[in-house]
Amino acid sequence: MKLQKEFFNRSTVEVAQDLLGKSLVFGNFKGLITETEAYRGFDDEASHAYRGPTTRAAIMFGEPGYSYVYLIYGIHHCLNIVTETSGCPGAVLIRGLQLPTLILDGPGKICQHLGITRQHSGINTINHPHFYLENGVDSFSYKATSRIGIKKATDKLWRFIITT
DNA sequence: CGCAAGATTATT
DNA sequence: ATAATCTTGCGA
Repeated sequence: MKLQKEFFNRSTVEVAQDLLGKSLVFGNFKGLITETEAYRGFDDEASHAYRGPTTRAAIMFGEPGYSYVYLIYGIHHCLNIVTETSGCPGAVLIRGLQLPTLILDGPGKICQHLGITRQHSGINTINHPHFYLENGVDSFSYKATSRIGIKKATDKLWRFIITT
């Protein structure tokens, strides 16, 4: 069951929590999402969208269910899924993925193994045949912590991890 | 047009 | 704890 637009068209923090245990399909790869982080605009200083719809963050202001891939430190790619309705910035960073054969911890590793680059940014995952999200496990436990690698808004517990 | 900083990872 | 490395954002 593929996740529809209504799933992403909600509060970013809620979507981040609900994405845990869901399945990410990208080409021949398919894995469970084990770790996410929520990034909103406006009130979140750590978000790319905080300063408004700049060139890089414009996708976060667009339609929910779209992919948002950016390059960080000139080395690593990070995969996000846009949330909230058009005009309201928000995205969920996919930090951890559980494949049948291995565990990918860290957004950079995920994009490296799946072959995700900025070419895959701005894709509508709701309509795309080989790049989308679907339901996974129904029940599991998880915890919330502060986000990693940022120096602003570290008081917000918007990082969610499956504890199994 | 030039400069400073960053949603990370691998290495010491 | 720190370097690597290049794109983005902001100032001149």
